[in-house]
Amino acid sequence: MAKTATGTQDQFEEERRSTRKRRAILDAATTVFLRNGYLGTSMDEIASLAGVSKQTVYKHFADKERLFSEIVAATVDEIADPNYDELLSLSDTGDVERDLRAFARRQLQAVMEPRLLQLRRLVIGEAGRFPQLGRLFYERGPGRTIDALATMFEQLTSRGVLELDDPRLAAAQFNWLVMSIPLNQAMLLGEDEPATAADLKRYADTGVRTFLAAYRKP
Amino acid sequence: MAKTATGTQDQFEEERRSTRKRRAILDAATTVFLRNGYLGTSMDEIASLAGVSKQTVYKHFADKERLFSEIVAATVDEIADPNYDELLSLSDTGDVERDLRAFARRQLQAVMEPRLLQLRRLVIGEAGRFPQLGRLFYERGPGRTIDALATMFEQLTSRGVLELDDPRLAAAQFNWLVMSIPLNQAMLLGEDEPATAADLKRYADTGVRTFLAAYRKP
Amino acid sequence: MAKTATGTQDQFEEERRSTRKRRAILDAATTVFLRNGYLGTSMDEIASLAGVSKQTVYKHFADKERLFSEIVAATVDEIADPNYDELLSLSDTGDVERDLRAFARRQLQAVMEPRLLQLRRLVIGEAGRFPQLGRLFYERGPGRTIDALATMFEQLTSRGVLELDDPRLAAAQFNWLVMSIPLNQAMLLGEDEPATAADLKRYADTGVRTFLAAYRKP
Amino acid sequence: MAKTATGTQDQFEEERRSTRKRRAILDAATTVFLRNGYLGTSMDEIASLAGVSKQTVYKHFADKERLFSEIVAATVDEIADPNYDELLSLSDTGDVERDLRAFARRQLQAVMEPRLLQLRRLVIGEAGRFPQLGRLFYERGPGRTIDALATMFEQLTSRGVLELDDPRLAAAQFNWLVMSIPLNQAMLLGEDEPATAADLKRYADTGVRTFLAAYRKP
DNA sequence: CATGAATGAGAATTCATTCAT
DNA sequence: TATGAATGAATTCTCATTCAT
Repeated sequence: MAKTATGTQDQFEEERRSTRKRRAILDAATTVFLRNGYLGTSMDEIASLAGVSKQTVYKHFADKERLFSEIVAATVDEIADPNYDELLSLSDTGDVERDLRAFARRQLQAVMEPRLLQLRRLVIGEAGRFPQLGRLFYERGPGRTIDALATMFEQLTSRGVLELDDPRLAAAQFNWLVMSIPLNQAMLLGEDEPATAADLKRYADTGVRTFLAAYRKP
Repeated sequence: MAKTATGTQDQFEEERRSTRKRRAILDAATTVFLRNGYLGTSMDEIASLAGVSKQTVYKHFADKERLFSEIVAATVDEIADPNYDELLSLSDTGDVERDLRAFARRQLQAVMEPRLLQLRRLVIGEAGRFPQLGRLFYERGPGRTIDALATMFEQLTSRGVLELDDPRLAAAQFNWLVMSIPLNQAMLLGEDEPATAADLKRYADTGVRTFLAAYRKP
Repeated sequence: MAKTATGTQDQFEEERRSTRKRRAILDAATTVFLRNGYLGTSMDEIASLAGVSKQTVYKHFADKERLFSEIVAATVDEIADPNYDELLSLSDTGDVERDLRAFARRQLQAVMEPRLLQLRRLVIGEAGRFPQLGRLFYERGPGRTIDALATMFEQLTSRGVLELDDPRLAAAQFNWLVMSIPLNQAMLLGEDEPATAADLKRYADTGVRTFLAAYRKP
Repeated sequence: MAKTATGTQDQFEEERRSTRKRRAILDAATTVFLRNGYLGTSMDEIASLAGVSKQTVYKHFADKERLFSEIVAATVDEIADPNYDELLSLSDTGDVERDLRAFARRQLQAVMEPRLLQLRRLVIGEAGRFPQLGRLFYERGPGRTIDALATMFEQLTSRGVLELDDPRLAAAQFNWLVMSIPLNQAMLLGEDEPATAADLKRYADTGVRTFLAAYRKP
């Protein structure tokens, strides 16, 4: 009986160890892939950073492509998930400008996370090799944000706060009005002189201002 | 005399041949790098597509990095140059909306050229390895467009057509209002279902409309 | 318990195997480098002679330079070590000539070992590329011998056997009086007609004779 | 007639140009081979340093081995020739020590010429690949010097100045007594801290002193 | 099950030598 | 005749993946 119990415990032990190793591999892979890209990363590098043997990596992930896809998907989810909830919780103080500002600032800050910027570069750079990852990124990222905004704008329109006839288009315009300037700079100019938090606030606020100047019901 | 002439001609011949080969290598490299990325491209591939020996490639370009940098710089220039002149030639019919639309449509179409989209992906994807190329792309691309727009908007403001206090900011907003939607889709969703010419027109026009709704002097 | 023991044994097994492979690589590298020089030797050659894959070579030695340095250093040590002890054990029979002869013969024979001759050629030939190896060879080889001789001569002088005022200089002269003739012939004329053991004895003996003719206290 | 004359002149012109190019190639090859060794030198390097095309190199020298052999032979001769005459002109002032000193100093200085040191390293390092070059170097270098010394010592013996029964052996001992210390240091320790002219004089003088202490007729 | 080794190929780069113009 | 290009192989080093222990 004791023996069986021990056996079971060992199994648990092992399962947990296996899970831990899987985690370590994923973390290592994420770090290295984000830094060096798909082709620039070797399985050796991942294994050694994860502190496991290469064989163990292959035990958990069939091949490099699969591992890459998984870490990208996981990183996309990891970053997108919490934000989505915040998104829905758009405050409603009666002051649209204030509410949209709060939203825009939060959103822009999230999008400008260094890790997410790196992921975006990676996904764009590998779009040829992994088209489905681009789609995934778009859907969980800009797509989702724009969807949520569209819903919000529809409500604000029916409440007579905004005046617009294509909520999805307006949502997309809002999104990029807020994000495009710093985002494109980050994509192309790198993060050597990154936008400061104050900069981001300014970009968010002026984006909101222009949006409302065009779409607020007079 | 005839002999001398022949000698000279031979020299010319050879010079032209050398130049032709160089051209062939650059073309091949551009094709392959754009398609497969920096690491995904082999010098063998380039040489064979150019129809020259690897040796000849190395005689013209010291190494892969140099060749890559050159083709990116050349492609950036090649695409940016003609557009810049058109940019300045913003027609002035007295109808701002019409003028800006024409400009926006032209610009958006240029930016959405498949070749340029590929180049943008490449530059973003290799930003880690070749930061100077990102900077180059930004300066010759979005940076230049925004500069030109800023100048134009300043003039329109002093002529009482627009009302804005930060021409550069307005220029950037205009630029991304027009481009962001299809550009981001292209970056992430690929070109399997590319935006049609009609789509682009719509994006350009609605971008202009929103911009003017916010910035046109009442 | 049995399991653990097996595990431990496996580990030992593997450790020993790894060590064995390392040894095989070093041996193969020594053979090939000594025969063909640094540039004349390919890593493929070493791997195949060692009976391991190239990968394994690179797992043990970061690159060709490192491998080369290691085998040279190891070979220098391997040859120098035992001799040095013998050196100090200069017999003292009261008959200086006899003692020095024994020493000279032993030393000359060691220096004229084919393997050491090859190493000397290699080190001299690569002195431009690997200056530190030349220094190493000198210090462990001639330098050490001369140091030991200097000490001995100092003692012999204070015992009134020799008469000299610069022991290091005398030591160097002794060393090269004994070695230079066959050594330089070996360096330049190769080993097609190598000096016989009898030749070496003669060179050692006449070297000693000349040395004593100059330095023995009358 | 004029035409023929011109033709002849052209031929002369061309012959001279060809000779000049040959010279340029030899010089370039000598420089590069001495610096980088046989395998470390490429035909491209030689051609470009000589300012001619590779084809021209091959027109003058069948292949790399031949070119190498020629430059080594030429350099050996170039250095050995003048010295040999000086050698024979051993002054005879009646003071053997003085005469031998003058000789030793001159000889040692010649041998320690950086160019000759490099050549010696090269020849030793390539002894495996080019045994005949080692032999050549020995014969034109140490061999010739020792021969000359042997003749001199024979005469000095018959004149009752020296007392020795094997002139060749004594000559070899003299030669290496004078040269070995700085020469071996140069071979193995390089020329970063080269022996000064004063050092060389000292080595020459003490070599002569020891030699005479052993061989001068009392 | 996990470690080191092996495989087999492919990368960039260089070379000696020959062709074609 | 002399130049640039081509050839064809070799070099160092790396990689993704698979065995064997």
